Formats: sequence, structure tokens, C-alpha cells
Amino acid sequence: MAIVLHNSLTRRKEPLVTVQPGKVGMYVCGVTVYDRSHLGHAKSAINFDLIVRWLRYRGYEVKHVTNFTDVDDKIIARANEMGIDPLMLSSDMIREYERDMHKLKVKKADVYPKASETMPEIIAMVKGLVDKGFAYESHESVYFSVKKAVEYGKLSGQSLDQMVAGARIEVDEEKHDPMDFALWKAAKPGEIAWDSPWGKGRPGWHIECSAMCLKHIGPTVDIHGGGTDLVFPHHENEILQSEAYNGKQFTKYWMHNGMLTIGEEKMSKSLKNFFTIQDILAKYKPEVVRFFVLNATYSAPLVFDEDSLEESRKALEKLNNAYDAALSTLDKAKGDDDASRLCDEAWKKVEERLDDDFSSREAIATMFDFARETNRLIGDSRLSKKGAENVVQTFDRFNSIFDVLIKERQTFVTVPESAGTRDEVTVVRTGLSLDNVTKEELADDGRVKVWVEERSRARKTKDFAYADQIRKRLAELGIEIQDTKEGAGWKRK
RNA sequence: GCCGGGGUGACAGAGCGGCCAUGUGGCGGACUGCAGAUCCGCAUACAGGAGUUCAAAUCUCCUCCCCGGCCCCA
Repeated sequence: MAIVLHNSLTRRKEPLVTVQPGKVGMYVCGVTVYDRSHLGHAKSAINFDLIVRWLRYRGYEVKHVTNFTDVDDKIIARANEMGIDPLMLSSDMIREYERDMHKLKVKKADVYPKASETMPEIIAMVKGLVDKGFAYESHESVYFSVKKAVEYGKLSGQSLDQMVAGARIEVDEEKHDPMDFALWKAAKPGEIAWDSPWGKGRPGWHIECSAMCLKHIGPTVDIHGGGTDLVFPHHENEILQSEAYNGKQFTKYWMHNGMLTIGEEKMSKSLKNFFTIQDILAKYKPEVVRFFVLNATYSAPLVFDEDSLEESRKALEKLNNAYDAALSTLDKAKGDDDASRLCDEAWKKVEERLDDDFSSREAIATMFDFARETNRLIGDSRLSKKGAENVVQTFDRFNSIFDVLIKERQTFVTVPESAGTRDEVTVVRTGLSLDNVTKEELADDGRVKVWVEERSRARKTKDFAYADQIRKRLAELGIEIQDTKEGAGWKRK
């Protein structure tokens, strides 16, 4: 019953015990908005979307906060190139992000704080850190002094000595220690800047998250999420700042999602090997993208390629077919199995698996078993009306968490075979011409029905060549015909 | 160099002491005029070596490979 989750901080699975019983304060690092979001960002958002949904399903009152970094070097650089205001660029990109997320059916966070709108809190925190002796001012910038930190590297396992030994650290005469990091950066001439006790400037990267967590959740957040690429230094530094400032544990459970990779390489904006969410959605349905992401372990890297997406498409189709089958059985079920045991057991298993570190992939595997059982019941006409309802309800429940099935999709419409005489067939045929059928004409369901009937008549008279021609032609025009026990059926693809 | 994660059948990818993962693909069968959908069945597994155990893909040790992080990043 209790939820168990993998904590990156302790590197083991732990039962979820929140600061306040029944409530979860959750902060997930959002994006730096200087460009359109890519599929990697979608993965992160979808992974945490499932986690939030599951926590809520389990009765937790979740406050989900995701930030937008709308002030940073890259945004400023890009905006300068374009000759526009940095905040203009970032607000445009935020709008794009929101649109993408909406399409991907990612539930909105409760708060989307922006760095630019959190300045008073950021400055207060920086000032507090200086006052407490954890930070120092240097040339109108403020740096966090890593030497003052009690527990450096508790999340990433990095130690200061090794870091320095590993070199590749730029020398900066403004810093007392090469590993010190900026809390506040003095503005360069012409840059966007805010007033502060140290002069005009803007926040360092890490401080905004610390300030936002404190402002919107409190000194201790229950779950803090983000990509594995943020573990060091971003999350490590957040811990240093927040714990120095608040004197309390900053995050109870750290959760890190694995990177989306292209081949062996991480998909990233800087490597320029990315597909934007919009690129992908032009070719694949949002449900397929969600399925692709959720049919993997959130914490592991996920390799992206078109073949995998295609495989996801097919697999999801299979699941949706079973759902469709159950839906269309609702009003014609005549068996006596109410499937209650099947449904109860399947759903119980889904719950167990999601309770265990949100194992969405395992839950999906359960649903495939469930789909197979469902298909068998329907195939043997054993499902009762109540049974069909139960099955549909189970799929609905699953879908309320995963959002990958499409309910109102076009299901197969069966056209009863009317035994036409040879004469009738001839008459009808004279009015129909395969060569002239158009897509527009077939937009009319009645017209499609005429063709399906026509094909059925042809089959009846063993004119299979003609029947196959009809099926082929209609398929080209987006109408799929399948023969079932109840007669020929069709749907739009 | 340091920190972390891995090596499972054709492929993707779970499991992490004994029990069918699951999906895609392949093969055979049922149903079909054919196709599709669906069902049934089959095959190819746990990197290598040593050890612990009644029992190991799962625990221990060693070896060999791979990936991510250490500037920005979800």
C-alpha cells in the first residue's frame, strides 16, 4: 500500500514518508527557455506527470512546482542575436512549452515560478547567505564558499579534493576557491539586470531553485526531481545553499529521470542532435509519445529512434484494440462472465507496480496480459454486459493515470450483410465507380457504407478480385475494412 | 582521473535467490476466399571466470566491455 521510491540521495528504495502526512511538496526542475523544447524535455515532464498523477490517485495532496529559468546567459545571448528583449524571448518559449505540454497531455503544475519574478526572494536568500558567512561578495558578484559547506557532495558523491585534482576548472580571480559558484552575477554593460545590495546584476543559476522551493513549498521539499544531468553541480549546489540558509534538510527524496539519447549520445540542445516536440508530434500522436516514454523505466536512459516509436505505436494499437473491443461489446455482450476477478487482479497488480517506484513499464506489461484475457473472453463470447463494463472501467482507470488510450477513436462499424440478388448488385454497380471515388465523397459515412455493402455483395458472389479492389482503393483513401464474424467492418485510419 | 549506472533471447526491455515478464519481429496452428484483427503454440537468454547455497540471471570476489555525469543541460 505504501509507496516506495528510489531516492538518489541514499541510492536505495525507501518508503514515502512526507513532511506533512498526506501532503507532498514536489519541485521539478524545469527548462531554460531559450529555444523550443525537445523530446528529452518531454520525457522528463511525462515521467513526473505520471508520478504526480499516481501520488494523487493514492490520495496525496500534491503541490507540484516547476520553474522556468527565464534569465540566463544563453537566453541573453540568443536574444541579443535576435535583437529582442530577453524576457520577450523567454516568454515566447514558455508559451511554446506550455503548448507542447498541453498536447502531450501533461497535467499542469500548480505553480510555474519564473526567475525574473522571484527576485526579492532570491536576493533575500543571497543576502542571508552572506550574513551567515556562507557567501562573500567579490567585484559586485556574490559567491558561495564551498569550504564553508559541511557536507559537500552528499548527493553526487563528488569530493572537493578530487574535483580540484580533476582540473578542467577555470581559474577565476574573483573566486576564493575554484569550486565556489555564483549566487549573484554582476551585470555586464547593457545586460538585463536587477537592483541588489551589490549593485546591478542577476541571479546565478542554482539559487533560483532554492529560493523557489522555499517560497512555494518550504524549507524542506518532499520530492525534488530533475534529469540525471542536473545531479552535479546543480542539485548539489542547491543543497548547499538551501541547507546553509534554512539549517534544515532541503530535500527528502531526490528523483532523477534518465536521459533520452540518440544512439549513445544524450539528446541535448547544445549537441544539436535533438528533435523538438513539435517535430515528433507532426509524425506521431501524443499518446504514442507518452506510451514510448512510460513503457520504459523513468530512471534509466531511453534510446530514441523512429523504429522504437514505431514499435510503440504498434504495441499501443494492440492495447487500444482490446479497449475498443470491450467498448463495442458493451451493448451486445451475451456471456455470463462478469470479469470481476480478472479486473480486480489486474488492477491490484497495476497498483502494486506503480507503488513500487512508479514502475510504469511493469504496469503496462500487466495491461497487456489483461488485454489478452479480455480478447479471449470477447472472442469466446463469454463476457457479460457487466463484464464489459468492468473491463472498460479497468481500462479507464489505467488511462486516467497513463493517458495513452483513445476512447473516442473511430471503432469498427460493422455493416450487416444484406443478401442482394444478382440484379440488385448489377444495379448498384452501375452507380458506383472505383476510379472516381474521392476522399471527399468518403467523408460521408453513408457513402462508405454503400461501398462496404458493395464489397460484401461481391464477396458473396465470389467476385474476390473486385472485393479486394474495393478494400485496396478505400484503404488508399483512409478507410480500413476488416471482415469479422459479424460482417464487414470499417473505420477511418 | 573521480562519481554514478549497466552488460538478459533476433531486437527493445523487466525481473534481482526457486514460479510465464511484456512488446516488436520470426516460425507453426486456429479463424479467414485473401488480408487484417484476435487466440493458441514454438524457438533463440541471462558478458566471462571462480565461489556461497538444497537452489543464482538474481548474493560474493575477480576479469573484460559499454554508457552517463564532472562547462551549459530535463
